[in-house]
Amino acid sequence: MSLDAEGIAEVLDEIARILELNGENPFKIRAYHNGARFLESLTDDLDELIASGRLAEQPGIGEALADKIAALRRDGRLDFHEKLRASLPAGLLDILTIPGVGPKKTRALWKELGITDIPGLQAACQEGRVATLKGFGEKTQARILDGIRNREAYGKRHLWAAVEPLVETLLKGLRQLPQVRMAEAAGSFRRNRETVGDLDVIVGSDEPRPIMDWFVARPGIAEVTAHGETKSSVRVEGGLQVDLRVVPPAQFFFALHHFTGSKDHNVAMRQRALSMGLSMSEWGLAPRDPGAKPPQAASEREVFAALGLAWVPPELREGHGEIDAAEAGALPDLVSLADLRGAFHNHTTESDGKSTLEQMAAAAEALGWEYLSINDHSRTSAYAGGLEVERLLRQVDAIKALNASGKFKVRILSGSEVDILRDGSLDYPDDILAKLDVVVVSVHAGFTLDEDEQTARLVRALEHPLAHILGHATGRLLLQREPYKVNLAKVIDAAAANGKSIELNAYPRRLDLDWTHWRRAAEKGVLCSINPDAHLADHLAYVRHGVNVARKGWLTKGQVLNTRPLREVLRWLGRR
DNA sequence: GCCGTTTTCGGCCCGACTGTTTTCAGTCG
Repeated sequence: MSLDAEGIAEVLDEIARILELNGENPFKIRAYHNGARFLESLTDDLDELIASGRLAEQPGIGEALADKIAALRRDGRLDFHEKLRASLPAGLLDILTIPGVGPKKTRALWKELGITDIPGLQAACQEGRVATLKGFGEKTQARILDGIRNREAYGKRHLWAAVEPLVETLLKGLRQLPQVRMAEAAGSFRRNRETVGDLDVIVGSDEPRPIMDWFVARPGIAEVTAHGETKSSVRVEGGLQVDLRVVPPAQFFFALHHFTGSKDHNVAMRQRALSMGLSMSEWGLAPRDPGAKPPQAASEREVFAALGLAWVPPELREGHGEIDAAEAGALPDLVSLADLRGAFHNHTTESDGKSTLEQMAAAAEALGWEYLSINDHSRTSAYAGGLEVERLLRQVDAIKALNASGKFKVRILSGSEVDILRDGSLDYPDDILAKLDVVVVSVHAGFTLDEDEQTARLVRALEHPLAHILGHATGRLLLQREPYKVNLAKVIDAAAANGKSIELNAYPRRLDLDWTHWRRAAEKGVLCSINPDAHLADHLAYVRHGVNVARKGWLTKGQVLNTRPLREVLRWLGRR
């Protein structure tokens, strides 16, 4: 079985971890990690890159990695990888995931004590054997035990949307403290990643102590893991780790930039700084020439300006070419929430929604929208109250009547979220689909088809002349369910060729398609629809999360269908 | 393993913290 780009990236990461345990050259290890990051953010078709021989020309990919990637794509396995794997007990890689235990310590545990997995490590700690090892001690042993105990609860990431309320409360509280000059969230949260590992908060102040004391005494804190002058860390109930860093105001914007990351972005920035005779760190820019004056920054814009760059929005800082674009003045003018004039793909009490048609209409009107499309489930999704033809037609009439009543200014569009059946056909006959304003087509079953079958299924649905928008294209549920196997490059090509839109499902647990695919899709001419997939009137506001992801995918207003006024949308839908 | 206004070898981003140490290695972000 062949592997997709993400699967190959996982193998490269694992190779890197094994090389680490073997004490290999750290730069070689980084090359494998870089290769994995390249594959994860790949926007071109991998098969095309391999076939055309252009893979080895990609940044960070040389002949050796190109060969290995091609082999993994073709065979789904790699001799080199399997031999490496066989050289170590499998459990050692798990030990590596314990905080505070890296490759050197793991290797020492293995070679000195014969420990090869986590249960063995736990037992050795409890017997006090680990503390006797050179380089280890009582505290390390206790920390390892804690790490093992907390692995399940603390190891996992958190949905961006679940972290946001905490961020707001925390920043509000911090900004009210008299010692605080500035305070911002940084890290993956600020970069609008769909999930957040831990939360970084940066404060500018000359008086850190009272701020730290306030911070570690917040309600809802399960554990204080560090309490220092410049950094404190807590574990809040629910498992999220929050790190607070306090820096002098003059360093604030350098620190904010540094801790916003990403790592790849920072590496590229430091390389650029070096080429300009400057050394960059979280503390600022230090000239190589000791006589020169270090650049100052009274805003993050000035940090970039010091390196001859336009300000890069945080969500673009993933090392995906944003620095070249900033230098060339070619950064995109990103879509914003205020640009949206309506949304498609929303449910009501007719299927599995919890709000009525009128409640949905009222909520859309309160948001100032011009239109709202109702797309309840189709008949095959019986588990979700999918509508038989008769009930669907009654809903179409009810929507017509509501529009005619003049009760709301917002125009309600009638539609359906039509199941794409296993063979790629749609769940209603064409004469019924033709009566709808908006046909969203989605997969709700048959997740286990192989990649070729699943791809053909989606492509066939996109070729249907009455389909408008492909819903949640990969079916993933963040932190819960993996996407199904599908060749997205081909799906995107099919959408482009047939003039269809692909949805950016804004439901916080979906955010599907993923941000990494939108640049490619938009370049191919595919319009994005930022849809809430609302099952409750309040869920319409989820479009905010969709906008965050669209921005992260470099999308501009012009590339998003529901920024267009009603008249243009109706024309695009083919409804006069 | 990658890469080249220091080009085919010899570099490769930066700093803080922790615990174990007597000056620093390992880990992390």
